[in-house]
Amino acid sequence: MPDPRPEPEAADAPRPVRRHDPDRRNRIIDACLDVIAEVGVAGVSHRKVAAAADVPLGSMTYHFDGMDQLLHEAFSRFAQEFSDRFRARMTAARTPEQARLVVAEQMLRESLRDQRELILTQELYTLAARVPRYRTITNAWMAASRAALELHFDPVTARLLDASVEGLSLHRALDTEPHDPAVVHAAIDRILSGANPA
Amino acid sequence: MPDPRPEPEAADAPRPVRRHDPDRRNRIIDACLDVIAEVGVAGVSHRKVAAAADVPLGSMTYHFDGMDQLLHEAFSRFAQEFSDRFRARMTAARTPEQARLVVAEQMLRESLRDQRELILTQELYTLAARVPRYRTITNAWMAASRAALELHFDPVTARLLDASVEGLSLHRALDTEPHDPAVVHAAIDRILSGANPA
Amino acid sequence: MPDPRPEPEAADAPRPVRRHDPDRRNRIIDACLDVIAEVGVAGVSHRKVAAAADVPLGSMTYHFDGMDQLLHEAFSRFAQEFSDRFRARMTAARTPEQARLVVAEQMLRESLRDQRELILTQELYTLAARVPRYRTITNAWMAASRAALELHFDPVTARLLDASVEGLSLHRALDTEPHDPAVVHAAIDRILSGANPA
Amino acid sequence: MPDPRPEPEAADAPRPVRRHDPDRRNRIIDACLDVIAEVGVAGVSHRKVAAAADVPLGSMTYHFDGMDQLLHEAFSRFAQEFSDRFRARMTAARTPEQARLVVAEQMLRESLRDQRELILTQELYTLAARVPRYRTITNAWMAASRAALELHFDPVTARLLDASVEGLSLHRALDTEPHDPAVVHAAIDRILSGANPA
DNA sequence: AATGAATGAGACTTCATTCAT
DNA sequence: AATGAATGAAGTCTCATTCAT
Repeated sequence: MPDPRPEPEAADAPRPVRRHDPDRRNRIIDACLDVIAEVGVAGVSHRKVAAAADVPLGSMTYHFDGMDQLLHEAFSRFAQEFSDRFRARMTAARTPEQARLVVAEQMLRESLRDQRELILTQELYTLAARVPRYRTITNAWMAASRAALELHFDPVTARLLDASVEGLSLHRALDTEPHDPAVVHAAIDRILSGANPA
Repeated sequence: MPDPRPEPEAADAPRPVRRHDPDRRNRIIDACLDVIAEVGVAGVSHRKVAAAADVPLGSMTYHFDGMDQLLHEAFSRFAQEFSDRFRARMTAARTPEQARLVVAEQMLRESLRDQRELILTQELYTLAARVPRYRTITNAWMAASRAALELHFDPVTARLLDASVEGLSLHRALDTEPHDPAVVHAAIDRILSGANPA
Repeated sequence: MPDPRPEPEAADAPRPVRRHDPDRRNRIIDACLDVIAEVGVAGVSHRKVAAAADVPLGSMTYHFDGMDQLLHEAFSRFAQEFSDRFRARMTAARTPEQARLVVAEQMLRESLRDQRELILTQELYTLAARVPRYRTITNAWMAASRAALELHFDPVTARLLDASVEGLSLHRALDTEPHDPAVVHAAIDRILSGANPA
Repeated sequence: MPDPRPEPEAADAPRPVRRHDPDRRNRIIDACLDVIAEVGVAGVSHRKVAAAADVPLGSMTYHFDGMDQLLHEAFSRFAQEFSDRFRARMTAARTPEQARLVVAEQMLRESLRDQRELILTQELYTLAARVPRYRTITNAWMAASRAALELHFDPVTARLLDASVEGLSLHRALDTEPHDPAVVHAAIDRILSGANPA
């Protein structure tokens, strides 16, 4: 029920700072990913994202129709950027041996940045497993990954490598004990052992 | 607008007082998993779980110190039951060929029950990726899976199969297009091609 | 999206006063009518009613599923109480002359209490004109009024008197100039001139 | 969840800049009445009126000092137009019998247009019952109605007919059961029975 | 031992209004 | 003259938790 339209009273507001900030929408999306990485999709709220992006709370529903739209855009951006970077690395690989190294690095995911991305990836997957709407994102992402791998490998091998990257890096992350990097190389060896020349 | 709250003059409900109900705690845990499968960890609340378990709201904080304890117990139970079932199936396999079939079925995850379990698995992984406390669950689960696989395969092969089950079944679930089951068999073939006899 | 379940921190809350107040629901309804009389249905809010009833804001949605339910109950009570009082007065009238006087008083509505009731009546009518759900209230109210009038007058006369009470008292209230009470008596005279003996 | 906000890369809408639009103010007033008829004064907002009038939100506070001014102008126009039409019909009536018919039609208010007008009338009355400022509108309206009736009837009769039109048409509208049109004619008969020749 | 009642915090959203253009 | 962008206030509602019973 709306405002009862109070009589205009003497306004002595403390000079509201009104910034012109054309990049604000982008900042909100980035802040949303930061907040998800920290507290998970389960912990995201308009308030937290607004604070992280340093924008007023009212900006949130001004720029986005709701948390769901924001989440969808944020994960779309995340998947797109991840895909682009992976494709760049695969494109930069000039020999089969270099391509192999890139794949192994994906499986190992050692850096802090990798940890953040692993969390965000899992959050996206969880959403996609439950909500079909998010599967357009995961579908595009997987297709892009395979396309990048097909620069160097045949389609079936690409698919197997992609799935193994997923499984191995995930299992490393979910374990409390360290994993031997040799396992990663064994995985690649065996998958490539049956490959057709690309 | 709905009308769930009874009019004051109609407050003579039959009061099914169920004072001694030793299975109540278990029912809450099971209901919690149902609610997670439906609305995700992000959507769980004491109220929803209490309603799903047909238990008074006050029971929730009486039996559990908080949502976090409940989630941990629920996912522990889920992982344990899943592990037990997988071990039973691997134990029942009498030949390498039968073991292979069990692994392929895990990768395919076709049934509705599998869908539910896939969602719950993802929710747990997502929690574990962010919160170390949940990694004791995933660690134990993965160890149990590998132990079951080691009934038929050498340790490295077991680890690779386990990771491939993860990656392939997940990628199938997150795609909007159907996957060719032949890929699953190619994966197993290649991983086993380098295996030592168990 | 729910609470991310913060760790329990040291609570130094200032002793929340938790009153046992079994009549609270009724007080809210009465306060709601007061607020409507003051700022109209257009100006009602949970906050204002809670403040008027001196209850916490959270009580509002605890006791009522929403503003709409509260409005409906409030107007139901208002109509019921008004009806009861009118019937009592008509019952107390022992002669046709006394009944006539009661009707004239209804048309004149001079007191401050009458002003309040006139406002509430209009607010209810406005809601009922737009929302069918509220017409069960107005329907019952009009039926009760006519039944009370039929203690002394034939049905058609009762209906005409009822409508004239409505029209005359409303026009008096909406005018900026005073109305001559003689008009009220002329109205009754003419309507009764065609009446059958009750 | 809907998706009304355009993606950032799709922001090349055709921009129908309508800089000079002298009828815009009128359109806003008409749209305001439409919105009131639909959601009530309680539900009116600048946004809804702007959308209904197809004008930019910023136009609202540019053309009107606030919602209160807009409401006042809208109801003034509504009352004026209603009055004019009633006067025209009474003027067109050439015989007492024709005047009688016009009055009966007012009491019956059968058309959909009548329903809309009944709602708007009630909304105005409700405002006027609470806020003196709106009583200038109702006062002028009632005076005009009576003047039109006095083309055919003496002043007291005019006043009684006017009030009965109000009461009977309102009671018809607020009832859930149909009313017998004979009651309307009985009302007119009895009121006219005591009339002086005009 | 168990629970219904109650509450304050915080969730999302809509709103009137302002300001730079 | 006119308006798109932006924001703080306030709206409704859900929630975990506490307390008296």
